[in-house]
Amino acid sequence: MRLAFLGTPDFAVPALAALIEAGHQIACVYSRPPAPRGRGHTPRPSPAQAFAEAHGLAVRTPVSMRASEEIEAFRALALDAAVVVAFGQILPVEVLDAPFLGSLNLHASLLPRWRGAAPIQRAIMAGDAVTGVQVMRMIAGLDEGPVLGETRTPIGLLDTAGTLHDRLAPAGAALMVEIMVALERGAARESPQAADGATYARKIKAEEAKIRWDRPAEEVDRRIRGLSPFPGAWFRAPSARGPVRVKALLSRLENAAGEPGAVLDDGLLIGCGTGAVRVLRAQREGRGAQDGADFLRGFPVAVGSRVA
RNA sequence: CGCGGGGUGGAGCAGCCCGGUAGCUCGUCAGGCUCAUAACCUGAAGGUCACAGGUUCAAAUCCUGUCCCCGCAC
Repeated sequence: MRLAFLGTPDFAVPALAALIEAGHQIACVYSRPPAPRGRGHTPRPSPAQAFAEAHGLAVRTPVSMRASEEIEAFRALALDAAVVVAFGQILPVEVLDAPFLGSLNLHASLLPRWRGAAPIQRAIMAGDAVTGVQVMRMIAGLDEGPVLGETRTPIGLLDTAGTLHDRLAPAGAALMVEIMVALERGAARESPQAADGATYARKIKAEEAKIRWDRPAEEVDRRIRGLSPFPGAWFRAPSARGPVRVKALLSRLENAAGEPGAVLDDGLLIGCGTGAVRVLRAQREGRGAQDGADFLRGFPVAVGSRVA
């Protein structure tokens, strides 16, 4: 089919790649405009844009899809369908309805749970036992459209937003290709989302990344894994040169107890409000991520000391 | 030119401010101890101190430039 692909972050790339691989004609790739981000304030194109350009696809990066000339340009593409994957911009219905078969969205949760911006992270932070990817038809309401298909995956005790992302992105890509086949044949079935159980996955704020050791261990553990590797839940650890900011990238619940923030053994077991959490992978500022043993070799955290 | 940290034997770090021939934890190899072990003891191998210039009798350490990694902010 003749498609437009709208996507921005890494999550979108496998889907775009799969659609190309499946033989669809990508008339144009839309992505959010390159912004001065990263170190050095260098404007960098989004992963989706970079991938598209590397494959010689036409790319547009409008600041807003609401502009009338942008909508006209989109209509002029004469599309069979539009595929949206983590585009990062609300699309007006004029755009959604422009393609002959409408616009489909790949979303990383089991709707209506976790509508919105950060479904992968929120699912882990909430302690969900299962999540997945779904393809839905886009309508005016945010992530409220009928669902055409899904792939589920359990959330393990050692899953992080990163591992889950890496599982869901390819699963979603395959699902999207599958649905496109059905759509093309007129065999796609749509079922409305459940009326109950809607939750919203609001964007991750910087202050959420600060670990609060006075919270229950379950919550601390989920926060660590839900925010790993980005932005990374962090705490401060004492050192000879003063407190050092340390990101906890992976953790595990442990059957132990101690004062919140107290270091309970020589393996990064930290007491919480109730229970304790063992930090399995960490990264201090200026350094790379390391497993617990390697981290401790270069940065000893003494039993009985306290982190904050 | 947004702010800042870092590149030292296989891994993780110290040393750099106050130049003077490289240290620690771990791993590897050999031997020992032990019923046994990821434990313990002894010994060994392994490094052009990111790269290129400069200053100096002498540079991991001071100066200049380049490359790469990371944290914050965004």
